Amino acid sequence: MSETGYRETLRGEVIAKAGTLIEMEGLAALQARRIAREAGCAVGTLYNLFGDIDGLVVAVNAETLALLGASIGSAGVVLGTLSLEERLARLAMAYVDFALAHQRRWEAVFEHRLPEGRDAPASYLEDQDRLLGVIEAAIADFVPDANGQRGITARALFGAVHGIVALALDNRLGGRSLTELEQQVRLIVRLAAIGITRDNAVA
Amino acid sequence: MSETGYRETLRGEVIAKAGTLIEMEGLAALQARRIAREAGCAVGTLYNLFGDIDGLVVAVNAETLALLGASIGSAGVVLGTLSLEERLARLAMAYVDFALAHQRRWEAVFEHRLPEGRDAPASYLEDQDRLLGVIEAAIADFVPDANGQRGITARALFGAVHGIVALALDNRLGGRSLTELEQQVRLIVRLAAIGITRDNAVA
DNA sequence: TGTACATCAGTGAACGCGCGTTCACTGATGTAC
DNA sequence: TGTACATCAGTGAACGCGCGTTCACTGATGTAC
Repeated sequence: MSETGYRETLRGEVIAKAGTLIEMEGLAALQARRIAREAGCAVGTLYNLFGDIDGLVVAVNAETLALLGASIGSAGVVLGTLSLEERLARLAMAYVDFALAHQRRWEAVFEHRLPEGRDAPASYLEDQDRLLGVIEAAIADFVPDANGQRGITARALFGAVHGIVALALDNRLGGRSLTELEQQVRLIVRLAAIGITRDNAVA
Repeated sequence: MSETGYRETLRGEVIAKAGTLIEMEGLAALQARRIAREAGCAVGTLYNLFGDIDGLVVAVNAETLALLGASIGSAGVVLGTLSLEERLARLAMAYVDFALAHQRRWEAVFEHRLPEGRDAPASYLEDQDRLLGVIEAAIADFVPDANGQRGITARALFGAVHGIVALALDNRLGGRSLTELEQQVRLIVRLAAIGITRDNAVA
Protein backbone atom coordinates (compact mmCIF):
# COMPACT_ATOMS: atom_id res chain seq x y z
CA MET A 1 0.00 0.00 0.00
CA SER A 2 2.14 2.86 1.24
CA GLU A 3 5.24 3.08 -0.89
CA THR A 4 7.54 4.84 1.57
CA GLY A 5 8.11 8.06 -0.30
CA TYR A 6 10.36 10.87 0.77
CA ARG A 7 7.66 12.30 2.94
CA GLU A 8 7.27 9.05 4.88
CA THR A 9 11.01 8.75 5.28
CA LEU A 10 11.35 12.29 6.53
CA ARG A 11 8.48 11.75 8.92
CA GLY A 12 10.15 8.67 10.30
CA GLU A 13 13.45 10.47 10.70
CA VAL A 14 11.88 13.35 12.56
CA ILE A 15 10.09 10.97 14.91
CA ALA A 16 13.33 9.09 15.50
CA LYS A 17 15.29 12.28 16.24
CA ALA A 18 12.52 13.54 18.47
CA GLY A 19 12.54 10.25 20.36
CA THR A 20 16.26 10.49 20.91
CA LEU A 21 15.97 14.09 22.04
CA ILE A 22 13.28 13.19 24.57
CA GLU A 23 15.33 10.24 25.73
CA MET A 24 18.37 12.47 26.29
CA GLU A 25 16.85 15.59 27.77
CA GLY A 26 13.22 14.93 28.52
CA LEU A 27 9.95 16.06 27.04
CA ALA A 28 10.53 19.74 27.80
CA ALA A 29 13.50 19.78 25.42
CA LEU A 30 11.25 18.99 22.47
CA GLN A 31 10.91 22.49 21.05
CA ALA A 32 10.05 23.27 17.46
CA ARG A 33 13.33 25.03 16.59
CA ARG A 34 15.39 22.47 18.42
CA ILE A 35 13.95 19.39 16.78
CA ALA A 36 13.96 21.10 13.38
CA ARG A 37 17.66 21.85 13.74
CA GLU A 38 18.52 18.35 14.91
CA ALA A 39 16.39 16.65 12.29
CA GLY A 40 17.82 18.90 9.59
CA CYS A 41 14.53 20.33 8.37
CA ALA A 42 12.71 23.64 8.66
CA VAL A 43 10.33 24.50 11.46
CA GLY A 44 7.49 24.81 8.99
CA THR A 45 8.04 21.24 7.85
CA LEU A 46 7.15 19.99 11.29
CA TYR A 47 3.78 21.64 10.89
CA ASN A 48 3.30 20.09 7.47
CA LEU A 49 4.10 16.67 8.87
CA PHE A 50 2.49 16.70 12.30
CA GLY A 51 0.05 19.59 12.42
CA ASP A 52 1.60 20.93 15.60
CA ILE A 53 4.10 20.01 18.25
CA ASP A 54 1.57 18.00 20.21
CA GLY A 55 1.11 15.93 17.08
CA LEU A 56 4.81 15.16 17.03
CA VAL A 57 4.80 14.20 20.69
CA VAL A 58 1.83 11.92 20.11
CA ALA A 59 3.69 10.27 17.24
CA VAL A 60 6.75 9.67 19.41
CA ASN A 61 4.64 8.35 22.28
CA ALA A 62 2.77 6.02 19.95
CA GLU A 63 6.09 4.63 18.79
CA THR A 64 7.24 4.26 22.38
CA LEU A 65 4.11 2.31 23.24
CA ALA A 66 4.56 0.13 20.19
CA LEU A 67 8.16 -0.57 21.23
CA LEU A 68 7.04 -1.54 24.70
CA GLY A 69 4.33 -3.73 23.22
CA ALA A 70 6.90 -5.51 21.07
CA SER A 71 9.20 -5.92 24.05
CA ILE A 72 6.55 -7.38 26.34
CA GLY A 73 5.23 -9.40 23.42
CA SER A 74 8.59 -11.14 22.87
CA ALA A 75 8.80 -11.91 26.56
CA GLY A 76 5.28 -13.31 26.34
CA VAL A 77 5.87 -15.83 23.56
CA VAL A 78 8.56 -17.78 25.42
CA LEU A 79 6.65 -18.41 28.62
CA GLY A 80 5.98 -21.96 27.54
CA THR A 81 5.14 -24.10 30.52
CA LEU A 82 6.76 -21.94 33.17
CA SER A 83 5.21 -21.52 36.59
CA LEU A 84 2.88 -18.59 37.15
CA GLU A 85 5.42 -16.77 39.26
CA GLU A 86 8.10 -17.19 36.66
CA ARG A 87 5.76 -16.02 33.90
CA LEU A 88 4.82 -12.90 35.79
CA ALA A 89 8.46 -12.29 36.65
CA ARG A 90 9.51 -12.47 33.01
CA LEU A 91 6.84 -10.05 31.90
CA ALA A 92 7.49 -7.69 34.79
CA MET A 93 11.22 -7.67 34.20
CA ALA A 94 10.66 -7.00 30.51
CA TYR A 95 8.69 -3.96 31.58
CA VAL A 96 11.35 -2.88 34.06
CA ASP A 97 14.10 -3.31 31.50
CA PHE A 98 12.20 -1.28 28.95
CA ALA A 99 11.45 1.52 31.39
CA LEU A 100 15.08 1.67 32.48
CA ALA A 101 16.41 1.53 28.94
CA HIS A 102 14.10 4.30 27.75
CA GLN A 103 13.63 6.15 30.99
CA ARG A 104 12.77 9.70 29.96
CA ARG A 105 11.07 8.58 26.84
CA TRP A 106 8.82 6.33 28.88
CA GLU A 107 8.11 9.08 31.37
CA ALA A 108 7.08 11.29 28.47
CA VAL A 109 4.19 8.96 27.68
CA PHE A 110 2.66 9.80 31.04
CA GLU A 111 3.93 13.35 31.33
CA HIS A 112 2.44 14.66 28.11
CA ARG A 113 -1.10 16.02 28.25
CA LEU A 114 -3.11 16.78 25.17
CA PRO A 115 -5.00 20.09 25.27
CA GLU A 116 -8.55 19.89 26.59
CA GLY A 117 -10.93 18.00 24.35
CA ARG A 118 -8.36 16.47 22.05
CA ASP A 119 -7.65 12.85 22.66
CA ALA A 120 -5.03 10.29 21.92
CA PRO A 121 -5.09 8.32 18.67
CA ALA A 122 -6.69 4.89 18.43
CA SER A 123 -3.28 3.24 18.27
CA TYR A 124 -2.78 4.09 21.95
CA LEU A 125 -5.75 1.97 22.87
CA GLU A 126 -4.75 -0.81 20.50
CA ASP A 127 -1.27 -1.01 22.00
CA GLN A 128 -2.77 -0.97 25.45
CA ASP A 129 -5.06 -3.86 24.56
CA ARG A 130 -2.21 -5.81 23.02
CA LEU A 131 -0.18 -5.34 26.19
CA LEU A 132 -2.99 -6.49 28.44
CA GLY A 133 -3.65 -9.35 26.04
CA VAL A 134 -0.14 -10.66 26.61
CA ILE A 135 -0.62 -10.57 30.37
CA GLU A 136 -4.03 -12.19 30.11
CA ALA A 137 -2.60 -14.97 27.99
CA ALA A 138 0.15 -15.52 30.55
CA ILE A 139 -2.30 -15.95 33.42
CA ALA A 140 -5.00 -17.73 31.40
CA ASP A 141 -4.07 -21.14 32.80
CA PHE A 142 -4.40 -19.85 36.36
CA VAL A 143 -7.22 -17.33 36.40
CA PRO A 144 -10.75 -18.13 35.23
CA ASP A 145 -12.31 -15.54 32.96
CA ALA A 146 -15.65 -15.35 34.77
CA ASN A 147 -16.94 -11.80 35.30
CA GLY A 148 -13.97 -10.39 33.44
CA GLN A 149 -11.83 -11.55 36.34
CA ARG A 150 -8.90 -12.23 34.09
CA GLY A 151 -8.94 -8.75 32.62
CA ILE A 152 -9.15 -7.16 36.05
CA THR A 153 -6.25 -9.27 37.24
CA ALA A 154 -4.15 -8.36 34.24
CA ARG A 155 -4.80 -4.66 34.73
CA ALA A 156 -4.13 -4.84 38.44
CA LEU A 157 -0.82 -6.62 37.89
CA PHE A 158 0.23 -4.19 35.21
CA GLY A 159 -0.69 -1.23 37.39
CA ALA A 160 1.13 -2.67 40.37
CA VAL A 161 4.38 -3.17 38.52
CA HIS A 162 3.99 0.16 36.77
CA GLY A 163 3.57 1.96 40.09
CA ILE A 164 6.67 0.44 41.59
CA VAL A 165 8.68 1.33 38.52
CA ALA A 166 7.27 4.85 38.27
CA LEU A 167 8.07 5.63 41.90
CA ALA A 168 11.56 4.27 41.50
CA LEU A 169 12.22 6.39 38.41
CA ASP A 170 11.52 9.67 40.08
CA ASN A 171 12.47 8.78 43.61
CA ARG A 172 10.05 11.23 45.06
CA LEU A 173 8.28 8.49 46.95
CA GLY A 174 8.97 4.86 47.45
CA GLY A 175 11.95 3.54 45.56
CA ARG A 176 15.47 4.12 46.77
CA SER A 177 17.74 2.31 44.35
CA LEU A 178 17.61 0.05 41.34
CA THR A 179 18.35 -3.00 43.46
CA GLU A 180 15.37 -2.15 45.60
CA LEU A 181 13.27 -1.68 42.49
CA GLU A 182 14.07 -5.18 41.35
CA GLN A 183 13.46 -6.56 44.84
CA GLN A 184 10.10 -4.85 45.05
CA VAL A 185 8.99 -6.08 41.66
CA ARG A 186 10.05 -9.64 42.38
CA LEU A 187 8.29 -9.50 45.71
CA ILE A 188 4.98 -8.21 44.38
CA VAL A 189 5.14 -10.80 41.61
CA ARG A 190 5.79 -13.63 44.04
CA LEU A 191 3.04 -12.51 46.38
CA ALA A 192 0.59 -12.15 43.52
CA ALA A 193 1.49 -15.56 42.11
CA ILE A 194 1.05 -17.24 45.49
CA GLY A 195 -2.12 -15.31 46.03
CA ILE A 196 -3.61 -16.27 42.68
CA THR A 197 -2.78 -19.94 43.16
CA ARG A 198 -4.11 -20.12 46.72
CA ASP A 199 -7.11 -17.98 45.96
CA ASN A 200 -8.28 -20.36 43.25
CA ALA A 201 -7.51 -23.38 45.40
CA VAL A 202 -9.72 -21.96 48.13
CA ALA A 203 -12.49 -20.56 45.92
CA MET B 1 7.66 29.75 68.93
CA SER B 2 6.29 31.26 65.72
CA GLU B 3 3.60 33.75 66.60
CA THR B 4 1.59 33.58 63.40
CA GLY B 5 2.06 37.12 62.19
CA TYR B 6 0.49 38.67 59.15
CA ARG B 7 3.22 37.31 56.97
CA GLU B 8 2.56 33.73 58.09
CA THR B 9 -1.16 34.19 57.63
CA LEU B 10 -0.72 35.58 54.14
CA ARG B 11 1.64 32.76 53.27
CA GLY B 12 -0.90 30.24 54.41
CA GLU B 13 -3.68 31.92 52.46
CA VAL B 14 -1.65 31.97 49.28
CA ILE B 15 -0.80 28.28 49.66
CA ALA B 16 -4.45 27.48 50.26
CA LYS B 17 -5.61 29.43 47.21
CA ALA B 18 -2.87 27.89 45.10
CA GLY B 19 -3.95 24.45 46.27
CA THR B 20 -7.52 25.14 45.28
CA LEU B 21 -6.45 26.50 41.92
CA ILE B 22 -4.38 23.40 41.19
CA GLU B 23 -7.24 21.19 42.35
CA MET B 24 -9.66 22.97 40.00
CA GLU B 25 -7.56 23.46 36.89
CA GLY B 26 -4.34 21.57 37.28
CA LEU B 27 -0.73 22.54 37.82
CA ALA B 28 -0.46 24.45 34.54
CA ALA B 29 -3.03 26.99 35.78
CA LEU B 30 -0.73 28.08 38.59
CA GLN B 31 0.65 31.22 37.00
CA ALA B 32 2.08 34.14 38.92
CA ARG B 33 -0.51 36.71 37.83
CA ARG B 34 -3.35 34.26 38.23
CA ILE B 35 -2.57 33.17 41.78
CA ALA B 36 -1.76 36.75 42.78
CA ARG B 37 -5.16 37.88 41.55
CA GLU B 38 -7.01 35.04 43.24
CA ALA B 39 -5.11 35.35 46.50
CA GLY B 40 -5.61 39.13 46.47
CA CYS B 41 -1.96 40.10 46.64
CA ALA B 42 0.61 41.48 44.22
CA VAL B 43 2.81 39.38 41.99
CA GLY B 44 5.89 40.67 43.75
CA THR B 45 4.58 39.42 47.08
CA LEU B 46 4.73 35.87 45.79
CA TYR B 47 8.43 36.36 45.25
CA ASN B 48 8.87 37.79 48.72
CA LEU B 49 7.09 34.81 50.21
CA PHE B 50 8.26 31.90 48.10
CA GLY B 51 11.34 33.00 46.16
CA ASP B 52 9.82 31.91 42.89
CA ILE B 53 6.89 30.02 41.47
CA ASP B 54 8.58 26.67 41.94
CA GLY B 55 8.86 27.54 45.60
CA LEU B 56 5.12 28.03 45.77
CA VAL B 57 4.45 24.74 44.03
CA VAL B 58 6.79 22.98 46.44
CA ALA B 59 4.92 24.51 49.36
CA VAL B 60 1.58 23.31 47.98
CA ASN B 61 2.94 19.84 47.28
CA ALA B 62 4.42 19.61 50.76
CA GLU B 63 1.01 20.42 52.17
CA THR B 64 -0.61 17.84 49.92
CA LEU B 65 1.83 15.18 51.11
CA ALA B 66 1.17 16.16 54.71
CA LEU B 67 -2.57 15.86 54.13
CA LEU B 68 -2.13 12.42 52.63
CA GLY B 69 0.10 11.44 55.53
CA ALA B 70 -2.58 12.53 57.99
CA SER B 71 -5.22 10.67 56.04
CA ILE B 72 -3.31 7.41 55.87
CA GLY B 73 -2.22 7.95 59.45
CA SER B 74 -5.80 8.09 60.71
CA ALA B 75 -6.62 4.96 58.79
CA GLY B 76 -3.58 3.33 60.35
CA VAL B 77 -4.45 3.93 64.00
CA VAL B 78 -7.74 2.02 63.87
CA LEU B 79 -6.42 -1.21 62.41
CA GLY B 80 -6.55 -2.84 65.83
CA THR B 81 -6.62 -6.59 65.47
CA LEU B 82 -7.94 -6.76 61.93
CA SER B 83 -6.74 -9.38 59.48
CA LEU B 84 -3.81 -8.53 57.25
CA GLU B 85 -6.02 -8.29 54.21
CA GLU B 86 -8.42 -5.98 55.97
CA ARG B 87 -5.56 -3.79 57.22
CA LEU B 88 -4.09 -3.44 53.78
CA ALA B 89 -7.52 -2.78 52.33
CA ARG B 90 -8.19 0.05 54.80
CA LEU B 91 -4.88 1.72 54.05
CA ALA B 92 -5.24 1.26 50.32
CA MET B 93 -8.75 2.64 50.29
CA ALA B 94 -7.62 5.63 52.32
CA TYR B 95 -5.09 6.26 49.60
CA VAL B 96 -7.64 5.80 46.85
CA ASP B 97 -10.11 8.10 48.57
CA PHE B 98 -7.49 10.77 49.00
CA ALA B 99 -6.34 10.57 45.40
CA LEU B 100 -9.91 10.77 44.15
CA ALA B 101 -10.82 13.62 46.48
CA HIS B 102 -7.78 15.67 45.50
CA GLN B 103 -7.24 14.33 42.02
CA ARG B 104 -5.39 17.10 40.21
CA ARG B 105 -3.67 18.26 43.32
CA TRP B 106 -2.32 14.79 43.87
CA GLU B 107 -1.23 14.50 40.25
CA ALA B 108 0.65 17.77 40.68
CA VAL B 109 2.93 16.15 43.25
CA PHE B 110 4.23 13.82 40.58
CA GLU B 111 3.87 16.17 37.64
CA HIS B 112 6.00 18.99 38.99
CA ARG B 113 9.72 18.84 38.29
CA LEU B 114 12.20 21.07 40.03
CA PRO B 115 14.84 22.62 37.75
CA GLU B 116 18.04 20.62 37.42
CA GLY B 117 20.11 20.50 40.59
CA ARG B 118 17.50 21.84 42.93
CA ASP B 119 15.84 19.29 45.11
CA ALA B 120 12.76 18.89 47.20
CA PRO B 121 12.70 20.02 50.84
CA ALA B 122 13.40 17.63 53.69
CA SER B 123 9.73 17.57 54.62
CA TYR B 124 9.03 15.54 51.49
CA LEU B 125 11.26 12.77 52.77
CA GLU B 126 9.86 13.00 56.27
CA ASP B 127 6.30 12.65 55.02
CA GLN B 128 7.37 9.77 52.84
CA ASP B 129 8.95 8.03 55.82
CA ARG B 130 5.89 8.64 57.94
CA LEU B 131 3.70 7.12 55.26
CA LEU B 132 5.86 4.04 54.90
CA GLY B 133 6.03 3.82 58.68
CA VAL B 134 2.28 3.46 58.85
CA ILE B 135 2.33 0.64 56.32
CA GLU B 136 5.24 -1.06 58.06
CA ALA B 137 3.39 -0.90 61.36
CA ALA B 138 0.32 -2.42 59.73
CA ILE B 139 2.25 -5.42 58.41
CA ALA B 140 4.62 -5.76 61.36
CA ASP B 141 2.71 -8.71 62.83
CA PHE B 142 2.95 -10.58 59.53
CA VAL B 143 6.30 -9.74 57.97
CA PRO B 144 9.62 -10.24 59.75
CA ASP B 145 12.04 -7.34 59.57
CA ALA B 146 15.09 -9.38 58.58
CA ASN B 147 17.16 -7.85 55.74
CA GLY B 148 14.86 -4.85 55.64
CA GLN B 149 12.18 -7.17 54.29
CA ARG B 150 9.44 -5.23 55.99
CA GLY B 151 10.53 -1.96 54.42
CA ILE B 152 10.75 -3.51 50.97
CA THR B 153 7.30 -4.99 51.39
CA ALA B 154 5.83 -1.68 52.51
CA ARG B 155 7.33 0.14 49.54
CA ALA B 156 6.24 -2.54 47.12
CA LEU B 157 2.68 -2.42 48.42
CA PHE B 158 2.58 1.34 48.29
CA GLY B 159 3.96 1.37 44.77
CA ALA B 160 1.51 -1.27 43.63
CA VAL B 161 -1.54 0.60 44.87
CA HIS B 162 -0.12 3.88 43.63
CA GLY B 163 0.36 2.49 40.15
CA ILE B 164 -3.17 1.19 39.90
CA VAL B 165 -4.53 4.54 41.07
CA ALA B 166 -2.26 6.56 38.82
CA LEU B 167 -3.23 4.60 35.72
CA ALA B 168 -6.89 4.90 36.59
CA LEU B 169 -6.65 8.67 37.04
CA ASP B 170 -5.35 9.35 33.58
CA ASN B 171 -6.84 6.44 31.75
CA ARG B 172 -4.07 6.31 29.25
CA LEU B 173 -3.26 2.76 30.20
CA GLY B 174 -4.90 0.24 32.44
CA GLY B 175 -7.84 1.59 34.36
CA ARG B 176 -11.21 1.96 32.74
CA SER B 177 -13.59 3.15 35.43
CA LEU B 178 -13.72 3.89 39.10
CA THR B 179 -15.46 0.61 39.83
CA GLU B 180 -12.63 -1.18 38.13
CA LEU B 181 -10.14 0.86 40.11
CA GLU B 182 -11.67 -0.33 43.34
CA GLN B 183 -11.85 -3.90 42.09
CA GLN B 184 -8.20 -3.83 41.07
CA VAL B 185 -7.05 -2.38 44.37
CA ARG B 186 -9.06 -4.90 46.38
CA LEU B 187 -7.70 -7.70 44.24
CA ILE B 188 -4.04 -6.75 44.57
CA VAL B 189 -4.53 -6.30 48.30
CA ARG B 190 -6.13 -9.71 48.66
CA LEU B 191 -3.48 -11.42 46.59
CA ALA B 192 -0.71 -9.71 48.53
CA ALA B 193 -2.27 -10.60 51.86
CA ILE B 194 -2.66 -14.23 50.88
CA GLY B 195 0.84 -14.24 49.46
CA ILE B 196 2.38 -12.75 52.58
CA THR B 197 0.60 -15.21 54.84
CA ARG B 198 1.44 -18.27 52.75
CA ASP B 199 4.96 -17.11 52.04
CA ASN B 200 5.77 -16.95 55.74
CA ALA B 201 4.03 -20.22 56.42
CA VAL B 202 6.21 -21.90 53.80
CA ALA B 203 9.49 -20.12 54.52
C1' DT C 1 2.58 63.38 73.50
C1' DG C 2 4.58 64.95 69.19
C1' DT C 3 7.77 64.94 65.36
C1' DA C 4 11.27 63.16 62.25
C1' DC C 5 13.26 59.45 60.49
C1' DA C 6 14.25 54.38 59.29
C1' DT C 7 12.65 50.06 57.89
C1' DC C 8 10.73 46.87 55.05
C1' DA C 9 6.71 44.08 53.38
C1' DG C 10 3.86 44.85 49.78
C1' DT C 11 3.02 46.73 45.04
C1' DG C 12 2.30 46.25 39.97
C1' DA C 13 3.86 48.29 35.57
C1' DA C 14 7.34 47.02 32.71
C1' DC C 15 11.00 43.95 31.00
C1' DG C 16 12.85 40.30 28.37
C1' DC C 17 12.75 35.95 26.77
C1' DG C 18 11.48 31.84 24.54
C1' DC C 19 8.03 29.55 22.85
C1' DG C 20 4.52 27.75 19.18
C1' DT C 21 2.93 29.14 15.07
C1' DT C 22 2.33 31.50 10.47
C1' DC C 23 2.77 32.57 5.66
C1' DA C 24 4.87 34.62 1.57
C1' DC C 25 8.26 32.63 -0.89
C1' DT C 26 11.45 28.97 -3.33
C1' DG C 27 12.50 25.46 -6.27
C1' DA C 28 12.01 20.73 -7.51
C1' DT C 29 8.81 17.80 -9.85
C1' DG C 30 4.94 16.63 -12.70
C1' DT C 31 1.81 17.71 -16.69
C1' DA C 32 -0.03 19.62 -21.20
C1' DC C 33 0.66 20.65 -25.64
C1' DT D 1 12.26 16.66 -27.48
C1' DG D 2 11.24 21.29 -25.88
C1' DT D 3 8.68 24.90 -23.60
C1' DA D 4 5.30 26.89 -20.51
C1' DC D 5 2.75 26.31 -16.77
C1' DA D 6 0.79 24.20 -12.33
C1' DT D 7 1.52 22.09 -8.06
C1' DC D 8 2.96 21.63 -3.64
C1' DA D 9 6.40 20.08 -0.07
C1' DG D 10 9.76 22.48 2.09
C1' DT D 11 11.61 26.93 3.97
C1' DG D 12 12.79 30.18 7.80
C1' DA D 13 12.30 35.07 9.09
C1' DA D 14 8.97 37.25 11.55
C1' DC D 15 4.89 37.51 14.55
C1' DG D 16 2.52 37.61 18.80
C1' DC D 17 1.66 35.97 23.07
C1' DG D 18 2.11 34.71 27.72
C1' DC D 19 5.04 33.64 30.92
C1' DG D 20 8.38 34.32 35.11
C1' DT D 21 10.70 37.82 37.03
C1' DT D 22 12.41 42.53 38.45
C1' DC D 23 12.77 46.85 40.83
C1' DA D 24 11.69 51.66 41.80
C1' DC D 25 8.17 53.05 44.49
C1' DT D 26 4.44 53.33 48.41
C1' DG D 27 2.77 53.52 52.78
C1' DA D 28 2.13 51.32 57.15
C1' DT D 29 4.67 50.40 61.29
C1' DG D 30 8.37 50.79 64.57
C1' DT D 31 11.99 53.69 66.86
C1' DA D 32 14.59 57.81 68.76
C1' DC D 33 14.60 61.89 70.88
